[in-house]
Amino acid sequence: MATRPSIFEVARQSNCSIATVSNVLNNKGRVSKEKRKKILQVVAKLGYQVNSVGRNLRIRRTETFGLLFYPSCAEIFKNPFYAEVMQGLEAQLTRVGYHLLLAGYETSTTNSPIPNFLLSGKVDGMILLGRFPSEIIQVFHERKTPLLLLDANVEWPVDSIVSDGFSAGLQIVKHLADKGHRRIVMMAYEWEDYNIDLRIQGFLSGLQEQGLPGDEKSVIRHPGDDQSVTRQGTSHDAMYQSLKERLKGPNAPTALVAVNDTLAIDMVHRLLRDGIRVPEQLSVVGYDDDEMAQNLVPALTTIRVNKQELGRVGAELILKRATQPKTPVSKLRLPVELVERGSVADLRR
Amino acid sequence: MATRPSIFEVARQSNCSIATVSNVLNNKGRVSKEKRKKILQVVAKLGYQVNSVGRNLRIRRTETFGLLFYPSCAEIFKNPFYAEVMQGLEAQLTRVGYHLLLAGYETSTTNSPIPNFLLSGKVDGMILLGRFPSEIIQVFHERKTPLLLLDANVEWPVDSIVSDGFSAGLQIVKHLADKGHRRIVMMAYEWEDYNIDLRIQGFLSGLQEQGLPGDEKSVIRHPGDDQSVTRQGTSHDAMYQSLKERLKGPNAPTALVAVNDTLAIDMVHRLLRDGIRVPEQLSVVGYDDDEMAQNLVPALTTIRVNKQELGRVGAELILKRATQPKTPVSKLRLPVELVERGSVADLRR
DNA sequence: AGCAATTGATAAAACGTTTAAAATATCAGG
DNA sequence: CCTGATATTTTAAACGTTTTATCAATTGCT
Repeated sequence: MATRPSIFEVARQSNCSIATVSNVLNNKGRVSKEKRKKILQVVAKLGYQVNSVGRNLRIRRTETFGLLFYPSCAEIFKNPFYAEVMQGLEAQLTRVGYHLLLAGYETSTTNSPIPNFLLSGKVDGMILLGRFPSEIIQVFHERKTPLLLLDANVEWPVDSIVSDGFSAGLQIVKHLADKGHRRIVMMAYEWEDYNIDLRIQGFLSGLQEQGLPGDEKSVIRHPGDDQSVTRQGTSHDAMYQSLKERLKGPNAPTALVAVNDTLAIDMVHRLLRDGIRVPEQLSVVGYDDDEMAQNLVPALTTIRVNKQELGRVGAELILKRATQPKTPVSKLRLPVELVERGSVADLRR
Repeated sequence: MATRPSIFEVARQSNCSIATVSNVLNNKGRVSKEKRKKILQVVAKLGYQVNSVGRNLRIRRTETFGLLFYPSCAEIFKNPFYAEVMQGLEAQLTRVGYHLLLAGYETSTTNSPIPNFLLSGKVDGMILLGRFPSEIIQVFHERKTPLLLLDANVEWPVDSIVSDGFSAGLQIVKHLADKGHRRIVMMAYEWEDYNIDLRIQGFLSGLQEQGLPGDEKSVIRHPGDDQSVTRQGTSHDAMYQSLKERLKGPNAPTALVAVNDTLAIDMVHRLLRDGIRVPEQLSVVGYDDDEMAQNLVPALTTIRVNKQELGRVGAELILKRATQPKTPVSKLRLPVELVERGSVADLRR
């Protein structure tokens, strides 16, 4: 474990001062052709690499963001949606020399509600991934640290980016209406969540736009266990019961819009198991375009979210915020598109 | 964004030197009762938190490890197995004040085969997660940086921890033999992978131990697309064909041991689809105890790996390596247990 | 040639800590 | 009251950079 050469060693072997070496390395100041060449030679020979810690101390930035998961690493990691988001986020950040420091909220905050690495200045800002309670978001907001809500939003002026669930609602209803559907019902979790609300609003506006009947009864919601999305527990049961109830009536819906693919796929499985044919008896539309959506039989018509792009744009948002604090707050909605597969029936024929 | 108070400010308001403040904060040296009390008061009043960057520069450690994914973040994140491992790893590290810096191999290494944050001293060591090509592992090994192979192993003296696939093989075969099975076949990917080899060796030793016939024909392997585990592509097809071929013969196996749950579950689905009853006609055993294993019908008998523990112990390994470099290399196997569910038939009745 | 402007290089300070060594204060024993 | 021992505190260096201000050398212009 030979100790790495410092900038002093480079300067010594180049017969110049460390300031000149630094200038060459950072393309600043003015340095003569010969000196520059000599220095670069020595750098190459020694395999010199700048020491980030010294650098960070001086420039008062760490070029690192904290990535915080709620409630824990495992809960977030298990969701394949976030895997892609992470990929886009990480790729874009490393492209500009930034890094990600990782933590689950529950483990990183024993004394203070704020993770230790933020308090101790190891990061330049925080990226929040997951369904954080708004009290927690507030704590960060008050601290005035660069902050990004990724795939989430909140009423206060905090940078955020979500997929455009509103536009999705319009697109879905238009698609269904075009296929002759007139009685459409949506299904969503009862949780307080910006994305859910957005998608419901889009759905209801879509109904209005297409001149279809719609009221609070058009959305099936059930208070579930307020746990991770991966746990398809009692709330799915309850929602399915409501759906079946609805299907019995004389004005049974012909199409179901699920708030995400996990829910949609589970419902399709339950329907098929009960002998209700999809899409012939009930069409189903999802949201997210998870990998499983294609493998479902019938393949799921759903809303495609460019998850990597979500991460990529998120990265740019927080970079901007961290480097130019005066930038006005951005609340972005990433455009989405409907991808048509086999789970929607055409009623016009 | 008021600038945070430094140790100087604390010292000034406590009428003492920064050395004394530092001593109090780190419980070193000898400080009088009164001074200590006064200093702690000021610290509390100012909300002072040590600046990690300054500290890290001085102590020449960052108290951070790099967590490297291969090939990319998304590929690893998508695997729920790693989600739990990560959880255990992160929890244990934060418990002792350490952190994780994150990167996908493909994105973090554009010029050099070594990620930038390691070269620039942002981390004290590297944790490798995923099926890294051994050439890459070699590069790290030669660099003599603290290194941990998590859920992987290699011939060189590098700390590593895997689940005990060998013991698993013995347990599985014993379990099957106890239930009256005598013709057992295993199925695994063709990839070069330590875990796969270990599990196969355990399986073959198990056959021997139980006095059952076994040779190279007892293991169905197929060269698949050398891609992520989540992609159940052509290799599954080929392996299933081989299996069906084997089932036709007069000496058809009565039990199948799959190298992991993903493979096991996919095979069960294919078998059921073809009208072959599980476990009546063919018993199936998996490995990993993924979440899906319980939901399968029939529920999958498999090997339970304590994934969080895998991460936890891994954390301790690399901590030890980083703080006491002379420690002899550890190659650990985490004990596993067979969990009996419904996918193995009892042939004795 | 003399003066101003430009270019090239450097010294030194600063970033926020920890820690070894030095300095000072306190105390007990003769 | 002096001496040596011990307890407490401080000084100053070091960690590896970046950057400002300064200095020296070169060039352009009259």
